[in-house]
Amino acid sequence: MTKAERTRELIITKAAPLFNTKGVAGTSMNDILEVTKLAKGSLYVHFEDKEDLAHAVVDYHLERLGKTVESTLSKAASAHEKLLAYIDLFMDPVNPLLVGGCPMLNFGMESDDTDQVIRKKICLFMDNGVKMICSIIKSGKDKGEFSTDWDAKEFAVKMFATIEGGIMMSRVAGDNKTMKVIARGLKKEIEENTA
Amino acid sequence: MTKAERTRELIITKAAPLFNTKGVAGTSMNDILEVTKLAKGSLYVHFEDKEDLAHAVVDYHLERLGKTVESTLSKAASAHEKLLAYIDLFMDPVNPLLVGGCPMLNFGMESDDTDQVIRKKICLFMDNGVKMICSIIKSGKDKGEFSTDWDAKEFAVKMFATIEGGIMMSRVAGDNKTMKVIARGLKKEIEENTA
Amino acid sequence: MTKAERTRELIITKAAPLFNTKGVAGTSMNDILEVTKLAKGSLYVHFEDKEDLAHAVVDYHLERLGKTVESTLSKAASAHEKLLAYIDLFMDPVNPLLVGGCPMLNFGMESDDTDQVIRKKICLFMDNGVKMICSIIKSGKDKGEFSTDWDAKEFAVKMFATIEGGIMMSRVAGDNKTMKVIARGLKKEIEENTA
Amino acid sequence: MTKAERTRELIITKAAPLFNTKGVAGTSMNDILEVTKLAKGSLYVHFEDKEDLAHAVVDYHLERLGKTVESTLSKAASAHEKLLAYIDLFMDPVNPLLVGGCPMLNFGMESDDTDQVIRKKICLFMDNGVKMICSIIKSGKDKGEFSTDWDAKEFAVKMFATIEGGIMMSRVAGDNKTMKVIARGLKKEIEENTA
DNA sequence: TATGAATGAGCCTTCATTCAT
DNA sequence: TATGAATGAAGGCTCATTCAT
Repeated sequence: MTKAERTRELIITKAAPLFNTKGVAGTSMNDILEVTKLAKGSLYVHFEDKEDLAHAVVDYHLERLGKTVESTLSKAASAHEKLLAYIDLFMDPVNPLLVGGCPMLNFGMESDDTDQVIRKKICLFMDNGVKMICSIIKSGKDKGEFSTDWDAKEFAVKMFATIEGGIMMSRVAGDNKTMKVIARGLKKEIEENTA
Repeated sequence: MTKAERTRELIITKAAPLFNTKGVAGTSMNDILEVTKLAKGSLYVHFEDKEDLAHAVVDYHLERLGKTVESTLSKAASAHEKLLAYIDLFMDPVNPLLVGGCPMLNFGMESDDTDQVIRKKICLFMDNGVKMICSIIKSGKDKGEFSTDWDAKEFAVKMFATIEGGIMMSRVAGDNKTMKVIARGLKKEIEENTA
Repeated sequence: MTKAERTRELIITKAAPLFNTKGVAGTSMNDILEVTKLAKGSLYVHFEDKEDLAHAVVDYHLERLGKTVESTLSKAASAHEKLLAYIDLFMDPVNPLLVGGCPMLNFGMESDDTDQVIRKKICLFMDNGVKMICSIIKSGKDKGEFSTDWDAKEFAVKMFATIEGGIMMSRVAGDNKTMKVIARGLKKEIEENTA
Repeated sequence: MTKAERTRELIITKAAPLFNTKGVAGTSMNDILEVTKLAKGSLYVHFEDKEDLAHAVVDYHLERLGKTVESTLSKAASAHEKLLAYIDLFMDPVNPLLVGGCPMLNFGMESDDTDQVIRKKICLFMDNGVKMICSIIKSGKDKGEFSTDWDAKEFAVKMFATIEGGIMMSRVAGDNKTMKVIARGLKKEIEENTA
């Protein structure tokens, strides 16, 4: 890793919580200077402009989130356990995996009408997320864990949406009550389709 | 309605789509000047500062949303129909009721870490939304429309969260496919609990 | 006194301490609105503009100061007593006769390069002040209170300047020590010239 | 001297006459931009805000004044000559040492109720000024130039105050007549105490 | 005479960005 | 690669003032 790469990485990791907490528009390049303790011009050695940095930060967040999901699921023995583990990963929106909360919600809601590049990154990531849940269910069906007439696609979409909606509601409420109700409901539905 | 009230209303209604689309941080007072065609100082005759205006705009959005829901539901004959009508109301996130999309998602996600006043406004509004769905289900049970062992609270929370998550996903995707899958799933569950 | 005259008077008396404390440039028309509890336009019914009001306020201050001096001196029996009474009048700059301190210093120092009307008002007032002290000394000489070879003009100027300088120093210091030293010195010189 | 230091110095020296002439409240950052020919943001590279710049400007004025006094007095051979030289330094308030007049009067009278930092800077400077005069007299006594029963402290305070008051009066009058009377008086008193 | 909504110039300051070093 | 001084557009807001009511 060259020095340039290390500095670039430093900027991204320090900027990430800021962008995810205050939004892209709400975060100034100065805010980032402050937390990185870098000099004024240094940011522009590594990033073309604020937009460029914002895109890198979104990538970073999604990558971290993706890796966390992946590593968690890899530890689960069965498809059934994988689904439960996935849900548990998002059970505590008040103390979220990533400072500032779910980047799909944060960047998705800020960018939908303002930054098509970010919007598409998140869109792609969510597609993959749904597909992953889908394939877990399918593999569970193959292995005889789940009833074969369970609609994998529909449940995957619903589970994804419900968790995101639950995260939003819990963060706005400032407590996890909503998330708990939702987790219970999803898990019940999983059990109903478990052979 | 005095002249001042009319101007205040004008500012709010013109500013509302801007704030809901670009966010509070992403909207400048100049942007609002432009759409209202008012002079520089005039904004401050009616609002203390940008924050004050943002709060009024959030109130306006939530009020409009609330009234739309209310008037739609009032036209539905039964509890069963009310639930379906509620879902249908949010079926088209790409062409939303309010320009910019769902204000709960937009302002909720921007404010959760930055503006406690807005956060609380939305929290309260969502609480009421869930309670309303809850009471529709309960009255449906009373009238014999729904099976009595349906968990009203759980379904209300889940339905609310799922719709919000679905709106987010559809807006980020730029199409309503996700929302359709979700609507189908929710309606199926309603049918399963219809006597 | 008509209503208009009463309102005009109200504005002047309420604005006076503000101007004398924060200066003309440092006082806004809004500040004055606040203390008078009048409506926006009302100020301009009675005064052409801020400058016009400032001039009226300066007049008011000088008039009040003049009357206070006059009434104090009128109670003194002899020329000798008058001089001492005059000095005593300015012995407590920390708690001054007029809120904000000596208007000659305040408005004089602000206006000398910026407002010729105010400058001249104060110049005239100071001239009269010096002349008054001068004529007291002269009448004291006539009555045999003071030695006839005392230079009335020189002492009057010096006394006036020293008191003003002492006021400045005491206000900046935030205590009256300097003023006490000065008063003692002036009184000693008066005694030295008392027959 | 780095470039930053040079620019900082440039700003201070160009801003100094403006602040001393029109006051802090009466001088806008734009006024300073104009005389420095710098670009909008540049001021804030070197000063936190207007207040910060104002404080630097006050320091600059007092330093210049202090150095002028010092260098003038250092050229005087005796204590007696030093006192006369000091008085002569302030004999022409209409064409003052520093553009705008005496900074102690100008900033002192503006700040006494509004800016404690400036007030204290001036208070300290005046204290030192009085002390300096005091020590000149004392050393003059030691050397046998002045009569030993002359009250050094009292005269120092009086001389300082009288000169300041005289400056104020002369500037407001727009001519130096008052100052001349005062100088004559002070010098006479010095002679009376000269052995 | 009094009101207060409206005006637009101007306030201080921050913004993202550039560039000579 | 890193620096930090410099830029000027734009930020939110206040200013003195006007005018229809």
